[in-house]
Amino acid sequence: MSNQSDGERDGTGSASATLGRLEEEACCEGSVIDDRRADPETVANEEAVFKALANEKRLAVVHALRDGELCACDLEAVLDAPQSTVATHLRKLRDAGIVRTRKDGKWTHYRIADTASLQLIDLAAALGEER
Amino acid sequence: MSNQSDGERDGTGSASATLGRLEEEACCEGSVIDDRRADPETVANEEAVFKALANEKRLAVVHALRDGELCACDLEAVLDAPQSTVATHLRKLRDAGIVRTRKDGKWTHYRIADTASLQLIDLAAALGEER
DNA sequence: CATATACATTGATATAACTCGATTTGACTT
DNA sequence: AAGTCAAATCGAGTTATATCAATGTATATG
Repeated sequence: MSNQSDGERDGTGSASATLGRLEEEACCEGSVIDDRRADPETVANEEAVFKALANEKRLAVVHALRDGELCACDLEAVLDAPQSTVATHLRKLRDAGIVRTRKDGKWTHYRIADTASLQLIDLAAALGEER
Repeated sequence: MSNQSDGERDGTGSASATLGRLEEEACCEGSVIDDRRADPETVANEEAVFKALANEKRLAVVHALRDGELCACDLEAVLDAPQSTVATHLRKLRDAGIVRTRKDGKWTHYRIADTASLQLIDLAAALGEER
């Protein structure tokens, strides 16, 4: 999985190969670096998702919605936090695309937007407990 | 919040059905709430994992390690950030169990601890781009 | 239309996370 | 033992997040 162009590093070839073994084995040399950089946009997307889930209350919301939609006031009760606090968290989850809303008269019902979010959480739980 | 638990709280279904339609359809009633609460320890584990990944630089590290281990100085080059900054991020990833280290003389090589982390990131990327 | 309910938004404060120079530790080398 | 290099840790300044009372908005209902 790792490489293909190793064995010698340099690229524009020079005396470095000769020198490589004598003095010392430097670990960070060559330009492995450039090939290891991730696409910034991809990273930004990932970051947005992880940030949205990197919070106790918001995780509690997602867990609560596993078994079906709930209205904001239900979620208020689940989190046991003031209304404005809960509303703020819900908006973040919505902005991140984790949940969607359905308006029904004066109520707003929240549901999981994509089951991939649930897989994500399950994976995180598995990773989190082994340690 | 706070108001209507005094009406009745049901649970084993009783008169609620009768009452339900007359006055109004309250959306948040009954004790759905208690059944929707997640295990705090599980949530804490998940939170720790998500927090560790909710950062551009640390995500860049994980991406860089996809194709195999790298030493700290390589990662410094990948992130293009001062040594102490990089070291701080690496420690967080280590504390979260996302990466592991291998000491080799004066160098420290970092690698992904569990491929589940990579799945996690791929899922987040997929979730992140659809929006 | 006055009032109540259900949420959303604002703004001010508290808390946490990030950044990075400076210093320290540990592993070599001479 | 003194010097060097790779990393880790410390400490302080900066930035980002969280919290929540107060206020605003939309939708009922009397």
